Amino acid sequence: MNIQEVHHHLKEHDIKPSVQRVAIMQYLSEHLTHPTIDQIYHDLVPDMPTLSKTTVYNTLKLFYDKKAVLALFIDEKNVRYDGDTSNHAHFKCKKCGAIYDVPLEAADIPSFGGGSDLYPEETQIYFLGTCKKCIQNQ
Amino acid sequence: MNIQEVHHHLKEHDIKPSVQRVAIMQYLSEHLTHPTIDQIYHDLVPDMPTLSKTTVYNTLKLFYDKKAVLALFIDEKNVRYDGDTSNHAHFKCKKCGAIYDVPLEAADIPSFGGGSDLYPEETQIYFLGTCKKCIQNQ
DNA sequence: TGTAATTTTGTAATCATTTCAATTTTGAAA
DNA sequence: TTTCAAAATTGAAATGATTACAAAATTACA
Repeated sequence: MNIQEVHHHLKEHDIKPSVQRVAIMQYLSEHLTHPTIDQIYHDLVPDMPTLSKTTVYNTLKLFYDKKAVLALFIDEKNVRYDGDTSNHAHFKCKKCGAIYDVPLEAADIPSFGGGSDLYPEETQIYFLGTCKKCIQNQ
Repeated sequence: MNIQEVHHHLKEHDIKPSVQRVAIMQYLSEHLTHPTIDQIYHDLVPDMPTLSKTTVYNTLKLFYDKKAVLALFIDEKNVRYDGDTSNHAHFKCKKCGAIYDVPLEAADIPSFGGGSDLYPEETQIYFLGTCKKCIQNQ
């Protein structure tokens, strides 16, 4: 996304486009690698020397609350963020930790069977296993 | 599960039934509340004063590796453990943090669409939203 | 019984995340 | 343009879950 597109995307989600927020959202739109907070911070700080890691935390929490990004809990150590909010699942290799996108047909998304006392907003689908590289390296 | 059943269950998963392992697995079979490490430790330590929290960590890692329990990453703060390894999904209330079981028909489990380079062993399905109590309390 | 392998334990270290108060920036009103 | 309050950012310190590690205890078996 270019800067105008990022501004528009943020405004659509009720987020005021500060310099930091625009930079972080643009980064996410260009790095669909499910980065951690730390990766985002370390990649952005050379061009934004005053950036604080707390701001990265604050900003991604805001984006997630406003549903402008996905937060993935697939890894027990770090939360991963995904700028692609379309319907898809994720695969984590338990050996090397790599996270892959997994396409999902709309029909594959399970319907919520939890009864009327729970109001879901969000569905997360994770597959865990081993990737080809790690199987070959054994 | 009684002690014999726990022994049998552990052996089925290639786990040697030490006193600590039996106690932890029995606890999990009786508390299907998705407890954290801390909850398990604090509930068991009064009757096992020498129990170490490290042992609880080691043991649950072993159980998970041997697929004798489920590990849930639905909460970004703590890993939750589930002694019920049958097919079901989970719901987390974003307001109060409560975690509920969600029944799933086998037909509802999405088929893996990730291609032949990834070998899934495990599928996790999370719904996130708000529970009735929290909606009423607003 | 002796001995090696396995398991458990407790302490210390690590590291992601949160808290919080101070500073800076923004935006609207005068 | 200046003023001022609200919002956002910052950095340091605290928190808290998890891991590393080496010593002690237990187990299994020759």
